[in-house]
Amino acid sequence: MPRCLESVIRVVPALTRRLSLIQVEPMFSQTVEYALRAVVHLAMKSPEPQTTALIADATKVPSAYLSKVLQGLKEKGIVNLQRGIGGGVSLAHRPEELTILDIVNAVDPIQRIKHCPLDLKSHGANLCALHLRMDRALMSVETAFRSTTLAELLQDSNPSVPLCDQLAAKL
Amino acid sequence: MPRCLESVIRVVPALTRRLSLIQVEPMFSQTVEYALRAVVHLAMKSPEPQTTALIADATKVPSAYLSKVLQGLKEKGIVNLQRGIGGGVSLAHRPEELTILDIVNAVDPIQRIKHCPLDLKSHGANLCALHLRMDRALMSVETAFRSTTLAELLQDSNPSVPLCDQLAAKL
DNA sequence: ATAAAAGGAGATGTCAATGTCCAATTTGTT
DNA sequence: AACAAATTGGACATTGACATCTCCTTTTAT
Repeated sequence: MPRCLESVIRVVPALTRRLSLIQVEPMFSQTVEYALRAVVHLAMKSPEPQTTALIADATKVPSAYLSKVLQGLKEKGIVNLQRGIGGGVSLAHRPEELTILDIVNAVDPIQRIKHCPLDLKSHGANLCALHLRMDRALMSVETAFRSTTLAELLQDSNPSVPLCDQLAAKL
Repeated sequence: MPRCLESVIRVVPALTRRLSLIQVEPMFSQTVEYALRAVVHLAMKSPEPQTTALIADATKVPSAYLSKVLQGLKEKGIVNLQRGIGGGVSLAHRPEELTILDIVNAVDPIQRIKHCPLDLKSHGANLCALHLRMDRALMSVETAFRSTTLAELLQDSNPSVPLCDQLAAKL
């Protein structure tokens, strides 16, 4: 390649890439979102097993990636995976026994702050004022998620929508 | 290459790379953590300006990266940056006027869930039961962070540690 | 004026999360 | 035993957050 072109080529990505200092990522990961959608869908269909393809279609999750997420849920004992004809995914517990927190912690555990992120000897088990507040926020999320079971999600007589529904009509 | 060796070679990277399905990332980004440390430190020293190097040293944040974070905080009007000899970083408001939420939203805004992530027409402004719970969790974090100002963090007569202290002795 | 002391801006590197694809394996049915 | 359905799991690609480095610009004390 001619030397004179190298700098040109190098500068191109800089023009296309928009570098923003503030971030726009959601607080919960995509993986958590996907896992919750899949499990809620399974709860709706419970106890009938569903194939990965069916769940992917119903919840609009990329099926190949959903497969990975489901493997993780299986390792944590949330779902059962059955190979072969007539197989598929099913809940390993009754919807009344699974909370949102169970699902979240299975794929992306909430990391409570147990000690100062700076590694200071000055406080052993004590959190400083800042990190104490941050940990309280984490605790409130934990509490909120622990307080709702899958069964309650389905019974919830919200505006009218069970999951992000309309799939009930589809299947 | 002999055919019999191909599978051997392909399997090697799988042994070295440990692929984990569950994630270990904290709920709050590093950038948020860094921004909060820096601002709390500034509040402790308020209203004296501090150089980026001093803050980096005191809060154990990589100085080059801290510089970026501080630029972001400046754009949001949280801090003032003063060039030249005797310059440095200072709070743009009094510690009583800044909440933890102000800092968090400046660098990594909390994204409340306003509509269904699946894009369903069946519910316009309505959140389904699942996403309503998730949004409530986000709301609880917002509330927790909005309830504490920087000044309150400093006054907090915790175990005894203002920030992750010990720096008071150092300067 | 000028030199020193700061921050500003952008390229670059690295790693993990996300997402896709394909071959291997398991299992029920015929 | 053979076949087909379905999961399993590894390889690979892409993206963005995190982090560093280097050169540039601004400010101000002297």
